[in-house]
Parts: sequence; structure tokens; C-alpha cells
Amino acid sequence: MTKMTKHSPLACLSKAELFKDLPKNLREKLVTISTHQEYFPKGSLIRQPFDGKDGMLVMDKGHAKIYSLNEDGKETVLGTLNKGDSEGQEHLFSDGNQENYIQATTDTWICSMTRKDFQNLLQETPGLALRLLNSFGKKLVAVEQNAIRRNSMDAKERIMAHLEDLSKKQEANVVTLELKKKDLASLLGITPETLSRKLKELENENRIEVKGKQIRIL
DNA sequence: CCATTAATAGGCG
DNA sequence: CGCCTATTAATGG
Repeated sequence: MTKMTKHSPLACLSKAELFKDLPKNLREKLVTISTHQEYFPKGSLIRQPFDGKDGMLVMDKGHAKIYSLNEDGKETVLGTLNKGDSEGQEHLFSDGNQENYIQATTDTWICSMTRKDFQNLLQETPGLALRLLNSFGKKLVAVEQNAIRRNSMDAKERIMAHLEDLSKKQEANVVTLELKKKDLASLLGITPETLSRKLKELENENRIEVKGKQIRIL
């Protein structure tokens, strides 16, 4: 393990979309119930079933993927986490064990807080509850949309739709894939081979240009 | 270097 | 399309 960066809990929480517009006094309240910064080396599991960890986490630095495992041992990628993203909000409301895995895809630092502490704070802080609901809703829409695409669009269309999402999010015509292509394939509900082939097709149709993880949308 | 993992290609159902 | 296998590229130690 390398150096330990000095940790500012307030700065960490303030990066989160969910918290960053909160008045400082509220953020300081959150700090009082949050853990110290935790380090996870690339490839390690931040969360897994039956690890006994509840509550939510905030990405301070790094990237991670969320996935589930079926009985054949194959993983299905459910989403990604980037700096400032928060995850595990559902565990703030119920104390069941989660069935998903969260794995660091780069060296990662996170902050977290437990369900109990968070619930107590929520009761004293309605404004916080409102923001949480809004964020929760946005996530729901994204998940729903991916589900809709899986059922209504063929592989090529799904890939293009995803690239356009990325383009919008990254505000560029040249997008950078945040996942390995095999993980992206899993997220889109297709195989890596199909992804590879369809990217080629799209390229031949002059709709995109692929250079490794950089893709230009034409 | 070697070993492992990721990406691509081709065949087939 | 997915699944399987072979080949190649990229990655890590």
C-alpha cells in the first residue's frame, strides 16, 4: 500500500452530488456520522453479500463497478460508480443484506455511514431527506431506462444509445468508456463478442470511430 | 521475459 | 443473437 493522503471528511462528502449543495452546517452534521476514508486497492471488493456492512457509501476517489453473480458464477454488471457518486441508499431504509458486489476497478477511496446513524440524522433534517429522494428517483429512471432498452432495442441500438448517454454526460463527441468492454457488454445485456462485432458494424456504417476506449460519435 | 486477462475473429446453432 | 474455440493484444509481475 502506498501513501496515505490526508483525509478531509468534509471535502469527501462535499464531492457527492447528493450533499454538495447543502449548507455547511448540514454537511458538518453528516461528517459527524461518517467514517474515515477507507482505501481499497484496485480489484478489491468494497462490498459483497454478507459482509455485514450496511448504510451508504460515497466515492471519494477512484472507480468501481456494481455487479451481481448468478448461480453459474457469471457476473452481470449493474452500473458504475465514479467520483462523487453515492451508492447503497437502499440500505438506509432496510437492514437486509445486499446481494450485489461492488468492486474497485482502480485504487479507490470511499467514505461511508451506517444506516442507524443516517436515519437518526434524517429525522432531524427534512431537507436532507428531500435531496435523497430526488437522487434516488434519478437513479431509478436510469435503471428503468436500461431495462427498457434491453427489451425494446436490439444490440446495435442499445450500444449507440449508451454511447450517446456517455457523450451527453461527458459533454464531448469523443467519449471514453469507463468500463472494460466485457463489463460494458454485461451492462448492456450482450456478450463481449457481440459488442465487438457491433462496434465494427457501426464503424463501417460511419456512425462512430473506435480507438481503444476512445470512441468518436459521428 | 512468462503468465494471466482482455479483445477480436470465425464457425455454428 | 449466444456460445465455443483459437488467436492476438494488453497487462502485470
